[in-house]
Amino acid sequence: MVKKTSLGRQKIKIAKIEIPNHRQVTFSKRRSGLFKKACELCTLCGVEIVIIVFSPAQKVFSFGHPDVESLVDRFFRPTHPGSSSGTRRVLEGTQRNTNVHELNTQLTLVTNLVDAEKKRGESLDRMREARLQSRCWWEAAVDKLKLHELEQLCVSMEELKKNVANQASKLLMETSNSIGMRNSMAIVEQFESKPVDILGSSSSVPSGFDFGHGFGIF
Amino acid sequence: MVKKTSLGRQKIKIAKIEIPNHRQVTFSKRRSGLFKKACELCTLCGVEIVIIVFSPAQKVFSFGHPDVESLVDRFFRPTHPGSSSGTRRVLEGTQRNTNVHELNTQLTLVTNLVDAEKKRGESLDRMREARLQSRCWWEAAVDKLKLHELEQLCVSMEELKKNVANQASKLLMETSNSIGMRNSMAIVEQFESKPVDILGSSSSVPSGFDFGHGFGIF
DNA sequence: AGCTATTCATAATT
DNA sequence: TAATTATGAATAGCT
Repeated sequence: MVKKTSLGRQKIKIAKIEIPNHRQVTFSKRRSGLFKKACELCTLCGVEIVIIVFSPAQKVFSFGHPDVESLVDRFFRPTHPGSSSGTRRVLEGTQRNTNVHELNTQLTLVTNLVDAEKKRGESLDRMREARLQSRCWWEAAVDKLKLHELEQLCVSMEELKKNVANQASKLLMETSNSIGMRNSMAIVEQFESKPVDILGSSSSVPSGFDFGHGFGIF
Repeated sequence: MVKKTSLGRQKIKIAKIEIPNHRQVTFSKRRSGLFKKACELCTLCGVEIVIIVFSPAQKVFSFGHPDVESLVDRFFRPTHPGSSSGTRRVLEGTQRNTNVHELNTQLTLVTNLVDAEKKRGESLDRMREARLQSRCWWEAAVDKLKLHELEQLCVSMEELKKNVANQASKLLMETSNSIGMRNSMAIVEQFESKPVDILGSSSSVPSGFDFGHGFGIF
């Protein structure tokens, strides 16, 4: 007999979750889901995205590719992109986070390593399976296929290495020369905004959604 | 008999979609998906969200609840609307500890993954080796050569990984005595860019994602 | 934080 | 372009 350990995902109504703890968990999960989706959209389609989220307690979460400030800047000043002094200030400030910066870079590198190792493992798996199926005279053919796979793998690993090198040098440039930084990953520290009672704390009473821009095909 | 009318959704790599038409379709679908998710997050958790998307052709799509402008305004001027010093304050607030802690956690996790994958690969290698010994010498030679190259790569990657680990622990020690902070997500993913020259725009030269703010439990 | 059963999103195809 | 469908991903409820 199979005992169900959980009911699994259940359908929910899209309405405010009243239980604070539950709401917090959902917020956390969905926020990361949202950022992940944004990330993927950036990569898949080569677009630039900013997301800013204010929690009811006025904590701020943001995602930005390539960075929040320049995009917001462009949004409000489409004719003078990237020329505001505000942007520059922000970017300079970001340099203080070199440590976090570096950790991020390293994390990226290691993540890539994982992917590479996984690919290698998978390739080896395929090879093994192929071999198990192979007998006598067609072993040669199978091995050729394998060789091809190996070469593929080598190529992608070489690319990986280049990417790593690129990122490293890029990072080096960024951190040793704060101005002119543009396409960078940047962890910006959080600001603690006061619990300003905005509009009589109406912040948790959503009433409308502003799908401001959005038209056409690209 | 059941004839499958389609393969259904297939797994895709998160890398730039090179076929323009395909990319456009994906962009359209995923953008609306993203906005829908944002919408739900607003409603479920009572948070406020802004999303701004720039397509490569600089078309702008935005989502905002309750509206884009006030949120962006608050983002840059958390304490005194109308003052331009807000930006600086944003950066001076500090979250580094948790960022570092979180990053280190992730780094550890991912490093373990590397090890696991590596071990798996090695065991597969050994199995493979055993099989190869019972076969033609030249096949074995070719395979060994490739294997050797792969191992070279792995060695250099291993060194890289150690570097990362060292830096991380060093960093942890440096920052572990700072002011208390919270969590943050900050995985920066690699971006594969290609010179898509649309309107001579340079927007397709991104290299990083900025998970700028993000912290805390509400 | 992890897990699993489900619902939901969406890649491929028509 | 829009609709369909079957698979891949996200996540609600629990631990």
